[in-house]
Formats: sequence, C-alpha cells, structure tokens
Amino acid sequence: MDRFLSSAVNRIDAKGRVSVPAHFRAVVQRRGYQELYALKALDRPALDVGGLDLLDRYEARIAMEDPFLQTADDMSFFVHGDSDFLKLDQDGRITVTDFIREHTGIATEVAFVGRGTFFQMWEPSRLAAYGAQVRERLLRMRQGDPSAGMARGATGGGAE
Amino acid sequence: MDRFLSSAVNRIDAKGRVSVPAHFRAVVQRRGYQELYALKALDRPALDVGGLDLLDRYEARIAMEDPFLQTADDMSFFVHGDSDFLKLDQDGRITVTDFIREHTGIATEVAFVGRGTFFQMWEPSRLAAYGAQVRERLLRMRQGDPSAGMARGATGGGAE
DNA sequence: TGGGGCAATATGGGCGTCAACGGGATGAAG
DNA sequence: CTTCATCCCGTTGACGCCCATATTGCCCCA
Repeated sequence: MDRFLSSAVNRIDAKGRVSVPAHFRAVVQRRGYQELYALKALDRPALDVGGLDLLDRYEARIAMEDPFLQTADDMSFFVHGDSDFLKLDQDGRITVTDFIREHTGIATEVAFVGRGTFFQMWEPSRLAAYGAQVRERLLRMRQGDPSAGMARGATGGGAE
Repeated sequence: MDRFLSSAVNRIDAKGRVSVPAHFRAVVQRRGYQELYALKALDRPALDVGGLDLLDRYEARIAMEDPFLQTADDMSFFVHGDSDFLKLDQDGRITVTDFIREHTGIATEVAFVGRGTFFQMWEPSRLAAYGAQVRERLLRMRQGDPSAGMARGATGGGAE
C-alpha cells in the first residue's frame, strides 16, 4: 500500500525526538520522497507533511483566491514563510522544533494521521476534538442535508 | 459463494487475537484481498471491513468533490484517518487493537457479521441491541407506519 | 444406520524479530 | 565552554511466525 493510512500516537523523548510510524516511513520510501516537506495547515492547528508535491497543492489552493485581495497574499506569506523540512534520523525519528510546537500545541506526544497522499501531525487531544467535529458534519450530511452531498450507502449502506 | 454472509462470535485470546471466521477468510481469498481495510462506521459502534476496493470506492467519491472545500477534507480525514489495515496472521487471526476497542466497545468477544461485499465487527451485546432495533423498525414499516425506517440512522445504534 | 475416525477450525502458548524509546558518545556551531 | 544535531547501542514490549491441542462437524465404512 502506498497511501498514508491509519493513525498513531508516539511520545517525544527528552531530546525532543519522536518516531515517525514505521508504516508511514515505508510509504515515504515507496513514494521516493527524498525529504519530508512540512507546512502549517491553513485553518487547523496541524502540520501537513509529505513530498514536494504538497507545495504544489497549496499553491493551487492559493491560486483560487482573488489576487487583488489581501487573503491571497496572506496565504502565500503563510505557506511559503512557514514551511520547513523534516529530517529523518537513522532510527526514523524527527526532531520536534518550536516551529512545530507553536502552531500545533504539541508538547509531549504527537498524533500522526494518514491522509492518503500526505499525513498530519497533531496534538492528540486537539485531534480528538477535531475528529469529533468531522464525524458530526459527515453524519449530518448523510442524514439528509442536501447541501452536503455524501453519497448514501457509503458506510454500511443503510437501513437494512 | 463469494459474498460475506451469516455471522459468528469468536473469543479474543490472552494475546489480544481473534480468529476471523473461516468462511470469511475463504471469501477474502477468493476475492484476492491482500490486506483488509477497516473503517469506523459513522453512526454505529461497528467496524466495516473489506478489501482495498472499499477504499477505492471512497476515494473515487472524494475525487468528485471540490478538493479545496471542507467536505472533501472531511471525507479524506474520515476515510484515511479513521481507518486501519488489519493483518491476518497465518492462522487467520487478527489482533484486536485499541483502534478497534475504542470505537466498538469490544472487550473479550467479537461478533462478525457478513454484509455482502464487506463484513462488520461488533461487540456482541451491542449487535444484539442494534438488531432488535432494526427488527422493530422493519416491523413497524410493514404495519404501515410511514415514519418507520425512513429516517436513516434514526435509531442509528446509539453509536458513539 | 450408528459408530469410529478424519479433517478443519477455533484457541493456547513459545519464541524470534522489529519498532519505539532511552541514553551515551562524538562532532559541529555559537 | 556550552548547546545542539547526528550517530550508535541497549532495552522493552508488541507483533508475526510456528507448533500444539481441543472441539466440532462430516464422511466413510462396517
């Protein structure tokens, strides 16, 4: 499997290091990423981590904004200014810098969450709160909010 | 027969393993699944388990959304983050991780329920309660109550 | 047709491997 | 000299691999 899937929580040691889940490391290698590119998520206290293609994705997002508005400039500043490379050491660990801590609130533990083409790093309790919100939104969508659109039958198709 | 049918309850051993029913394993093999994809059901304390085609189906659905809207992000978060791979050992068992226990309430026994193209894992007593609700809903519907059974997830299992 | 035995399945447990983690040593940088 | 990053090694616990056993349902044969 070459997609980032599932989630795990790992501890930060006394030297500020944390192990990237072995499964994720395998995906990184399979995808041929030479280095990990990390960006602060635009509207969440999380870090998006992946290959360089992640940057393209963000730039496309910014391109959608009206270039005359301040928003686009803000986003560009944010994305290009506040990104970093994460170096894996020989044991598959990365150092948790202030860059990471500030934006995410991460202190002693890191929650890694697979997102398909990339993965995210969260402070565990914030992740839990956010996950609950997501499930709530999806559930409402599925129960008939027509503005939402999740196809019926997706999860367990129905009312048997 | 290449569909998941019937149900069975198996015990979790001291090492946290449980046998997947032999009949299900046969279906898995016949369908050529290399690994099992497990997803936390949205509105029920159950796990949906199937092959990678289950994941493909979800990803195809996500691809239909505008990738920069919240909906697409929510769906990806759910499909990639609230899921995991289940590895069958050589005796056809899987290990019951915290990932499974949290969402389902499974502790010492697992109820496997065939659902055609996939199967589900439940905590036995919760499955029984849910089954009773389903029966009642169907019965009322048959007796002409139009409100019964229409609202999807109305009795949705008191999940979460 | 009833009993014995065979085969397959669920379950228990020993054991080696590997990932997560802690910590020392070395070297570069301020 | 202090701080921090990198490298390397040891420990621990979880997980996969393998083998053993028991229980059950089925088939064959007398």
